[in-house]
Amino acid sequence: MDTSSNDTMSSLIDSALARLREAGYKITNARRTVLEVLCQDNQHLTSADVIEQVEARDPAVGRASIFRTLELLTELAIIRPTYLTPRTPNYIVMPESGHHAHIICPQCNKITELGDCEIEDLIEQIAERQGLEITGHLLEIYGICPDCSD
Amino acid sequence: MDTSSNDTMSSLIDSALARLREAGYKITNARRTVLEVLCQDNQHLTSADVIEQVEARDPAVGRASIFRTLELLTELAIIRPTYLTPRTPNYIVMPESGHHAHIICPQCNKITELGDCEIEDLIEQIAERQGLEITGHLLEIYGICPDCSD
DNA sequence: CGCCCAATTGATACAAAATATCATTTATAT
DNA sequence: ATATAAATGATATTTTGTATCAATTGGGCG
Ligand SMILES: [Mn+2]
Ligand SMILES: [Mn+2]
Ligand SMILES: [Zn+2]
Ligand SMILES: [Zn+2]
Repeated sequence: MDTSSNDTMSSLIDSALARLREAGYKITNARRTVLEVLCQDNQHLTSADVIEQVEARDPAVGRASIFRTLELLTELAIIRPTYLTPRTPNYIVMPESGHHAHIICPQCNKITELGDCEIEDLIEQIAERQGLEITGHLLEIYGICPDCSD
Repeated sequence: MDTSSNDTMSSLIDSALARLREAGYKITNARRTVLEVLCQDNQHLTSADVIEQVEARDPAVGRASIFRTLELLTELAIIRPTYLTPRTPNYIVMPESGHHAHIICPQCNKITELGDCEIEDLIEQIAERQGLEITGHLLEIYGICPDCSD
C-alpha cells in the first residue's frame, strides 16, 4: 500500500476542505467525493474523467453537482483548469519566438499581456537538464487585477 | 488605417502558411480564412469566436473544417490553446504554494512535471512592476519529448 | 441531542459544442 | 489539362454543459 502518498493526498483534501469551509461553503458528500477523485495522484483529469471516477465511487452523485463543484473549486483557486487537447479553450497566436506571458485575474478573467517574459536563461537550463528540444513556453501568472482588488 | 499592424498580421499569416506547406498540407480556403481570423489582433478567441468571425468572412466555410483547422494548427504548434473559464480542459490540484510547472510534448501530450519552477524572483519583480497581488503562477514549457524526438 | 432553514442536491429537460460519416470538391504534382 | 489524394461542407449524431425545481441535507442554535 502506498501509505505515504495516501497521507499527502488526504492532507491535500483536508486543506481543500478547510478552504471550502473558510469561504463559507458546506462540506457535502458530492464535494468531498469530487475532491477525493481530484486528489488522487492521477493529475490532469478531464471533466469526463472526474465524472467517470465519481460515478464509480458513488453513483448517487449527480452530473450537475460535479460540474458545479469543479466550477466552485476553480473559483476558490483550489484547482486550475489547464488543457492538453485543443477544445473549448481560447486560442492565442504564438509568435515565432515561441514565447508568451500574461497575467490572468482569477476574479474577472481580465488578461494583461506581458511583452517580455525574461526567463530565457531558466528555460535554457531546464532544456539542458531534461535533455529536451524546447519549442516554446507559456508563463501564466495569477493575480487580482486593480479593478477587482478592493 | 492600421497599416503597420496589418503588415505584421499578414507576415504572421504568411509564416503560418509556409509552415503548413512545409509540413505537407494544402493551402485551402478554409485554412486561410481561419488563419486570417486568428491573426487579427483580437487574441484569445474561443472556438465560438472563430466560428462567428469565419462565418462573417465566408459563410461557405463549414463548422467542421474550422474545428479541424484549429486542431491541425495546434498540432503544428502554430497556435496554442489556453483557457479562461473552467470548461473541457484538464484539472490539476494546485498546491498551497500556488506554484506549478510542467513540460508538455506537443506531439504526444505527455506531461513532465517540474518540482521547482525557480522563477520566484522574476514573479516578484513583475508583481511590483504591475502593482498586483500575485496569487500563483503556471509555467508551461513546450518541448518534444524523448519518445517523439526521432 | 433534535429542530430549523438556507444551501445544496440530483433528476429531468434542454442547449451548446464537438465529432463521425460520406458524397462532392479542390489543391497540387505531373 | 489531367489525375488523384487530400480536404471539404452538409447532415446526423454524440458529447458536454446548463437551467429548472422539488426534495434533501449540513451545520448552527437552542
Ligand atoms: Mn520567453
Ligand atoms: Mn514557482
Ligand atoms: Zn480583475
Ligand atoms: Zn512525446
